[in-house]
Amino acid sequence: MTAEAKPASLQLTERQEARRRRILHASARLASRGGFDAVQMREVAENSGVALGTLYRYFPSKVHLLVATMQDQLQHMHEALRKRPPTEEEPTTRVAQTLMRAFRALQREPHLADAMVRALTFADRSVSPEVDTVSRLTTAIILDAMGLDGPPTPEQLSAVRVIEHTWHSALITWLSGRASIAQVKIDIETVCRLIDLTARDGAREGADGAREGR
Amino acid sequence: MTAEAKPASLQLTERQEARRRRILHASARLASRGGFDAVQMREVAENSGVALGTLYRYFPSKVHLLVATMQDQLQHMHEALRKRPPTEEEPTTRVAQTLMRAFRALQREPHLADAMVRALTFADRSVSPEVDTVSRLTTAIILDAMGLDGPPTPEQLSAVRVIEHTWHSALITWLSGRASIAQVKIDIETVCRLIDLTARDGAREGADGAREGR
DNA sequence: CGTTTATCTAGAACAAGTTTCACTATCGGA
DNA sequence: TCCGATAGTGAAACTTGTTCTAGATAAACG
Repeated sequence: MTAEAKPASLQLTERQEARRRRILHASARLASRGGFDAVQMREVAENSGVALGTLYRYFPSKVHLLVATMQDQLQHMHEALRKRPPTEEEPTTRVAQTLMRAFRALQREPHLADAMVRALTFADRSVSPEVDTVSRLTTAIILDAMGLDGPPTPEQLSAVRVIEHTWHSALITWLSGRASIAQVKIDIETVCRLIDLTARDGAREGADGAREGR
Repeated sequence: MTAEAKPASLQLTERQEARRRRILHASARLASRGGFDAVQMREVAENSGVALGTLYRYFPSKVHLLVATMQDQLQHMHEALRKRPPTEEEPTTRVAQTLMRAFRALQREPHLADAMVRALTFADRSVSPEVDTVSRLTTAIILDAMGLDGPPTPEQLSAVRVIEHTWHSALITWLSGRASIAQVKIDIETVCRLIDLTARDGAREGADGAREGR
């Protein structure tokens, strides 16, 4: 894992944009078939009609490629969610509902999910910017689901971060067969209760305010 | 990633036990030096005075090896924590304190932490049993820190699961340089408040409700 | 247009995880 | 103690991610 070459100049020509699409498409297709291991760089190159060297110019490593694939998929999901926002009343349930919806979408392509999530957590520092983009996308989805009026408070951001942690990790335990779907649901619902807490705390004052010592 | 050969018969002879130790030791040493990538199977074999084939008989893949290494380290940490249990009063703070202590221990060997955690989250189904063992160990540590009287309620177990999720995921974001130590601390403290929630929900007033005061 | 430069291609080469094979050493039981 | 089964050794082979090289193409620009 060395990887540094820049992802091609910032302004892509039309042909280049098309190549990029073909690559991402091939990547997702192979991933859907057999997960992380089935995404083989030579095959991605071949399936997208591009030389191996070119593939590496666009995505400097397999992990980069799969994280980019995840960005792509998340973007789609974000749009889909925007079109049909959650129906629930309570922010807590809205978030839980949204995440479970996303989860069911992943369930439909478990191998693809496997490839993307494994890449995401396996990514080292050289992929940080890309992983960060994914993280921001996820955060945006959750914040959307919360349906806040104003900007989120720091407490709410913390809660969202923790929800995200739980989301990723729960996904992994499910993908590796160590947790059932029901279990994931419970975990999601459990962590979402943190939102209630921040809501309550945000309006705290009177009640049991003074906690947390030394 | 194929890996299946069983980890040698259940009853190890003395020499075998020694081999196993040497291997784990070499693994940890190499990991401490350069993280996941620095643990090269050929080198582990050489450094522990064992043939490559033998190494693979003991640990059917690099990930198996590193997860086993993590088991080992966790065991040590569990013992260390038993000897000096957390000093705080509140279960919530006790857990947070314990996890931050563990976290600081990992900070001392960031490369080793990197190797172990990356292996853990990268592990596929073939490593599930081993990963599960690690998970149980972690759960035990957290439950210990909570210092419960009786057996944990289902809600409490859910909270612990979520704390564990957060712990792993926060660790990853720190290891890949996307979150600061302070950030991790906040996340841990945030998720630990779930414990308050279960306590409040689980405890019907009277009995052990002498918390709030102080 | 013609030239200069960045991109792309084909394919070889390299690195590290994993497997295989032909032997040898060790161990547990008759 | 001797023997068959099991475990260990050493080295080569295989797989797949990654890098490198030389030549063909396409783009940018005067």
